[in-house]
Amino acid sequence: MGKAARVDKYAAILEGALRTFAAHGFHKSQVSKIAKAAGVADGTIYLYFRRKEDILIALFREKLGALVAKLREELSGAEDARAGLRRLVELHYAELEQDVDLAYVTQIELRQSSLELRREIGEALRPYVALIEEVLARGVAQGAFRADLDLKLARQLVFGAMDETVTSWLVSGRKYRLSSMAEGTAAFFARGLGA
Amino acid sequence: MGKAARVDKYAAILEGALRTFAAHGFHKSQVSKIAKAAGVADGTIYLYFRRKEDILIALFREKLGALVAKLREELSGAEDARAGLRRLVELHYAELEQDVDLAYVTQIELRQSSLELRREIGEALRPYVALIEEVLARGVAQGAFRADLDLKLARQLVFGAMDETVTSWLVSGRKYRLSSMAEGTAAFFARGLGA
Amino acid sequence: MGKAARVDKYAAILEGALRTFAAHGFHKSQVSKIAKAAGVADGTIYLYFRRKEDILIALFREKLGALVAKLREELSGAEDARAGLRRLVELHYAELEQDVDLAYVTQIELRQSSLELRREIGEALRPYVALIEEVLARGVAQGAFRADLDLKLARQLVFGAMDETVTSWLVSGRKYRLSSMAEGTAAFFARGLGA
Amino acid sequence: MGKAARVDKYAAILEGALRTFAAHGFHKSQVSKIAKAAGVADGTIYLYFRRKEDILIALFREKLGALVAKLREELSGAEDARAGLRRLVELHYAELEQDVDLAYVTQIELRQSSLELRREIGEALRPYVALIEEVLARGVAQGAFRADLDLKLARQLVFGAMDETVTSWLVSGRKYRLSSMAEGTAAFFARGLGA
DNA sequence: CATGAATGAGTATTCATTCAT
DNA sequence: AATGAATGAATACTCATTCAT
Repeated sequence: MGKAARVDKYAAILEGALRTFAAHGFHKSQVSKIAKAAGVADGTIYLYFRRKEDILIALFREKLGALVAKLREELSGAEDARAGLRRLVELHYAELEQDVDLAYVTQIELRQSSLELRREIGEALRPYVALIEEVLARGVAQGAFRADLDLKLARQLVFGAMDETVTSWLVSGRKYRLSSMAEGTAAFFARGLGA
Repeated sequence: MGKAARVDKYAAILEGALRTFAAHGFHKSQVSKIAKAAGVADGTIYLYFRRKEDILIALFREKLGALVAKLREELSGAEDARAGLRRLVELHYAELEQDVDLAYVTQIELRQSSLELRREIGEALRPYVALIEEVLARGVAQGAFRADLDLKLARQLVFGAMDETVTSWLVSGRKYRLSSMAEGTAAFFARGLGA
Repeated sequence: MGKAARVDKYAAILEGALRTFAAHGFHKSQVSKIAKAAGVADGTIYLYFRRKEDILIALFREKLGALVAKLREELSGAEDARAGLRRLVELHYAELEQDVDLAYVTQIELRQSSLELRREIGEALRPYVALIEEVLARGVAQGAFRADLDLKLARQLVFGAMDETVTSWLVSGRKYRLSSMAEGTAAFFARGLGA
Repeated sequence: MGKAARVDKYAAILEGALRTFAAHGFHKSQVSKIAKAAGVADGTIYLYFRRKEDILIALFREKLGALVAKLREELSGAEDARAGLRRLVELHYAELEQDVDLAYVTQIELRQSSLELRREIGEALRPYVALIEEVLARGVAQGAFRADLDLKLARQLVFGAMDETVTSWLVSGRKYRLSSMAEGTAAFFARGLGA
């Protein structure tokens, strides 16, 4: 099989898994169900992933990587850390709002995992958390954010606040626009961190 | 069996479950293991709880209720909403820091539940969230917090920020004092919400 | 459940397993098939046996124990070691001829097991091998068998010869009477070992 | 591919299989593991063998054929059946002692097979059993062995006795020299069969 | 009320074999 | 002839829940 075919099948499995996880949840997504959704045989999945859980991790890593890349690109030219943080909130909300399957997997399914798996998830999350910290650090350097900021604590507060907002939106049944929360969130952060 | 005995066994099961969940996690805490820890027969548990998951919920409801009661008492006389919010953060962190078993169950085990269960958890969490919202509303009325505050969003941001801070502390291996984060967190909130 | 019921279910499982193993072989005897034959639920089997393989071992141990007990009783009064050895051969053949299911399990299924299991089988076989050796030793003491006999080798030769005879009879499709081989076998042993 | 190459690959697979079986046992010797040991692709094996089990049989047939050929040569000139039988025992033990891999495959792995496979093994074993019977028949003709010998039974006793001795040696961890058992074994046979 | 023996549904993973290239 | 990616059948065991005692 050529390299293209390999990539195709890998992608097809991820895609099938995302749809299956979002529809039935991780625990009720039998491997054979995922395989059917991906259009491959059960055994084929194990040529690309070692365990069922690895699909979940790969999915998360893939999507988060794309988000981080997009954010880095958008924020690269940004002089203003305050504007950068606002943009980060906007994109975080926008991405999850426009890909509800991903949102479910990220906010609901991914949390239901074993402690062992959670460590790997934490690992995968690191680039995003690092990005947040960079923005905060730049803001401190620019004098936009308080000089005595505990960066580690601040990034936790920022990430936790956004995360809860997304989960609440999902659990509410998505009765309102998540992106409409961006302005209030960003304003809260700007004041909370501001010099 | 008299009422006292009923209460005793109910409490014994909750106590046994808390120890078992904290030691082995929810999924690895078989009903028979909980029963042994509580000193009752397996079947007895089903005289007090309909499903295994209900023990988890009852546990959460019980502990959270106590926290809310304590907070209400402490905050009842508080004129100053800003000081009240600070006290809320302090107590939230202090309670979980001094009861690590509870912290594990709350932050790790409780999340590993099905969507259905999560709705019940949300339900149980409501009194606490309502309390936060009350404090915020009082702050707005006092002119301490911004008048144009979106109370619903604000309570999510506040709860999410604290929640993530607690989880990070746990996952880090509790290498630092959680309560030492209270001041920074409260300051962040005060500025973020301040008029 | 009373003690009698416990014993009944244990025995029922062994009985069901013997029939199932003999009919389909160990590997094709799914646990659920055994359970059905025994008239119990699948899970019940695991209240009495730790692993499927343990049923096989228990079965072998049980039957062999009975054979050894019977032999010991018969041979207890026997003054003559030569006659004792003949009786041992007769009973060995007679028992397996009259319980073909047991013969299949013993000669065919039991051999298909993992190395680990084979060790346990060897362990279970020890009382029988010890019995053979006792008879041989008595014969030497009586002067009926050669004084320079290597007892360990001799018991292997005796057991191996009988074992192969039984297996050949089974593989042949039981076209002749196994017990009709006893005289020739015993005569071979008597001469081979004789002083 | 030329005939020589065909033979080479066939031999390479047998060789790889022997090493793999001896190292991991038949059941843990995946086809892909054998293929790697033989230096061919998985699929290639199925150009030379119909089923995995056929490799085991071919291996046995090959090795046993060589033993039979060697024995026939050695015994061709032997006038004396008694000496011939002794030589047969010596070679049986010597061959398996000097090729432990073969011994494991023959005595342990080969037994772990299905009834169907065991029939094919019996088939493959036939030339060896026939050779034993020839030696016994010659002995009867020479007057060295009893005239009323049941040849079929006798060959089973002889083969079974040797077989068990080899297996016991293996299971014991090869703590002694197998060939040192040859004399005792041959003496036992000579007396047991003797006129 | 309490017990604990009995129940039986539910599934990830391996690996011999095939077949398109 | 050779390859190796793809296939898909096959199954022991756990454990939440029930119910006869």
